[in-house]
Amino acid sequence: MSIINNINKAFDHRIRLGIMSILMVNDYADFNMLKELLGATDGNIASHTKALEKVEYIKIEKQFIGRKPNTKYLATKLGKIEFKKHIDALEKLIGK
Amino acid sequence: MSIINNINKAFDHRIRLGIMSILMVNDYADFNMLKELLGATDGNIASHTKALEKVEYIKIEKQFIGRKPNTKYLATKLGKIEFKKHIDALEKLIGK
DNA sequence: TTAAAGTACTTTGAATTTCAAAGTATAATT
DNA sequence: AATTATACTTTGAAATTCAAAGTACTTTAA
Repeated sequence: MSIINNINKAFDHRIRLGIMSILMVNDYADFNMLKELLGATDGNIASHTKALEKVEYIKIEKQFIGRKPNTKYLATKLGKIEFKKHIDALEKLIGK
Repeated sequence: MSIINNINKAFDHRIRLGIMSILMVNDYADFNMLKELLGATDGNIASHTKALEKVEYIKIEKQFIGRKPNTKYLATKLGKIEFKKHIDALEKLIGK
């Protein structure tokens, strides 16, 4: 068992780390909130959220606000558990 | 300025994060030490150390131990500074 | 003494991932 | 009615990641 065993590769990328951090402290965030908070491009937000969706760490809820489409991103129970594990592993790795 | 602005992409990957963590607390580590501590393949250690060398966060020292080649990996001053910045940014991001 | 196996890496290139530009569909503005 | 804006999604080229294979010895065994 190596020292990086509990570092989750789903969170290896800073944008995905950012998305999860946001969704840990906010019940949800929409596309533009993620985009603005992370300073990422549209395509980037789309692909990194999709990657987190694929492993079921986040889920989406699509609705209309007025006449406009709006997508809410929320962390799943699994996502929150795995993210916490990741943070613990990070702290163990770097933090003495 | 986004919330992931000070997250350094050189440390996005868990193996590179591991290498740096090891080199922050040990004056140096050799190839096999990195390989064993990280549970990575030879090719992986080679390419991730090379990536960190390229940005001058680590440097290598090659010598012979007896008749065998041996490579020491050491964090540079720059590498230590940048890694500390990264950790601080991580803590700000995830830490409440 | 020479053949086979081991050591310490490095190289390779296929597979996967990342990226932002372009595309889609509809809404708002002029 | 035509242009611009909004909220994403799709695309595929570029960059990165991966482990298998290669290199250059050294050690062990026959």
